[in-house]
Amino acid sequence: MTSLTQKLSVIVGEAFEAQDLPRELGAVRVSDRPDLCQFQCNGAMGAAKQAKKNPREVAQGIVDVLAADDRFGSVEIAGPGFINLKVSDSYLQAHLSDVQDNIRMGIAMSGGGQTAVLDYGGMNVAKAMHVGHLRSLAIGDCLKRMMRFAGYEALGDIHLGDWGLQMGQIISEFAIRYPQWPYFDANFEGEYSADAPFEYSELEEVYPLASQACKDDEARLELARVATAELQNGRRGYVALWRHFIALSIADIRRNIEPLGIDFEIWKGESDVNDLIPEISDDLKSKGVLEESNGAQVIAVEREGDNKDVPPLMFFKSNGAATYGTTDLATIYDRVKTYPALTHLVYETDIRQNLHFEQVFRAAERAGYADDITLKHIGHGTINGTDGKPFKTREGKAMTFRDMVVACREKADARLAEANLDDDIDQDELDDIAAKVTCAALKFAELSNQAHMDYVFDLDRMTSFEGKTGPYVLYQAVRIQSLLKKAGVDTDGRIDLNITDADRSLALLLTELPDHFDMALKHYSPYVLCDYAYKIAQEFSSFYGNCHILSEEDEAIRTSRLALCALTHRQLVLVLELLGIEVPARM
RNA sequence: GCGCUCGUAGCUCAGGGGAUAGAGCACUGGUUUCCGGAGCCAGGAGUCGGAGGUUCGAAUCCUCCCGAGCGCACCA
Repeated sequence: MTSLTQKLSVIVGEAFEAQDLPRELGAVRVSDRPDLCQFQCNGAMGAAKQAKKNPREVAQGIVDVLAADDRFGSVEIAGPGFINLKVSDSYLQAHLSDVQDNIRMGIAMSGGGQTAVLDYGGMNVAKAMHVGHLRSLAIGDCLKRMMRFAGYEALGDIHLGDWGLQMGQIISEFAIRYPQWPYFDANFEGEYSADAPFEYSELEEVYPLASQACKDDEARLELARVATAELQNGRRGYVALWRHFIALSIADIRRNIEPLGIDFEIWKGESDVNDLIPEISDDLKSKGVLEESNGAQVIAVEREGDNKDVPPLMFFKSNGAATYGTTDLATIYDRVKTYPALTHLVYETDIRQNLHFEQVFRAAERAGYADDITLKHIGHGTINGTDGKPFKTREGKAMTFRDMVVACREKADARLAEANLDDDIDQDELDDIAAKVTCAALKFAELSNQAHMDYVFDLDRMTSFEGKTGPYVLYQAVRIQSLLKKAGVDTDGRIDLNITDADRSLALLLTELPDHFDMALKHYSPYVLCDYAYKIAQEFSSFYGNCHILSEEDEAIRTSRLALCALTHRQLVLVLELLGIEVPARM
């Protein structure tokens, strides 16, 4: 099945065709003027332009065809040539009955048989997660959920930042702190401990110190460079120590993301492609793609018609070392080999990496590594504070991810304490509710903004139960649950609907789901789903506030309204699920 | 210098060729013998950064300008 606007577009398109006009002009969309009509088609004006005719006359020809169709309640011409449409209640009811019956509620399986790898999160070993990671995690996770629902085999890859100079910086810092450790004894031949001799907290603390020290002191930087090279050459002690870094970092990342319902299928890192680099290098050379430039080995990626300078991709630096361009290109090579059905490779990172990914994608194309694969970079902007500048703690430092979650949880706890929840909610359930409200507040605030834009992070606003927030949408979903429970009727199956004036706009809104889903997927835009979820919540709340359902005396209308509530709930839960937000049983 | 993004109500943001530019917050007023009032209903509030242009029609497309942010090979 398809969405209602798609069905209407076919009907109106056929009417255009009957007038020897292109059927695409029959595209129908939800009306901009709900006071006048439910749906509109603007094709008559375009057709008139092409045919040099009077647009109202063209529209009249279409209207004459459609007027007799009992799927429409009214068909009118307005203004310069708008075709204004209302569907008949019987047609609307029949459509929604199909939606009730359909487990996917009309959403198409557009990704069947295709594999997508999504690269998001951007976390690094030994580096504390900060607020910016919320963006990439929430968006990437949502895109994965959408693609999965569309039928893709969608895999999230953390692509951990576990390689490069930072690793040498940390190793050398530990070497200074604990020279007695066997990791630094080149002659040590025993087994290294399976457990790290330090805590994650120390690791996290060491990184910024080491990084700063290397900036301040050339000799210190040289130590880090040497350590990096030795690690990458497989020095036993360094590798063992480095493995501790990774294990502790992954444990910390899991602690941070699990409460938010975020996970990865692939836990590889930059280091995992290290062994592939020689063969890729040979391959690039044999293809004549790799060239020497100022002592470095690069891949030229500028193109004819470029309106800007696109620098070459740095493959080997002049000292022979790999860069993140090297590992990103090698990772494409690896993923394409690993997943034969791969069709989409999606990256969600800070938007400032846009040029880098353009270089990598062009290099992949030149090397022939990603033929017939869609390479897509979704960049996100900065999270700002209420002052409009990049979000910082009161002390002026970057806020850590866990502090942000804790702060949000505290707000959520406070809000819940103000509310009059049921008396029989015990502490475990309260914790569960608070966790879900926190997650909803954070993710909805994040995802309701367009990714490429900067946005203002305002805890008070996003945790509010009023306005366009996660908690408001959850609250409406919970009210429906409560209502359905009280009604105690089975509303899951196909139930004949009786649309009335009081519930028609909610019914119409529920026909829009596939359109919004398709739009969100096509443009990799979770905010479209947030908008729709909010509209459903609002429209339901209005309906709920304006007519009493359980006391409705007309049995057919009561049943119909309960079924509509059930369908509203199904849609809301589905959309929230796609956003990565869970609804508590009550709140 | 070249390029990218943004500029819409007091604030945060939708709308990206079509009708009277929409939401939320804030503000004002109304609303509860009844399904959860964390609700609902109503109201005021906008030279769509500016100037030209294309078009029957521009917040939307084009050009230029102004303002803000960001990026331009050996950090990732």
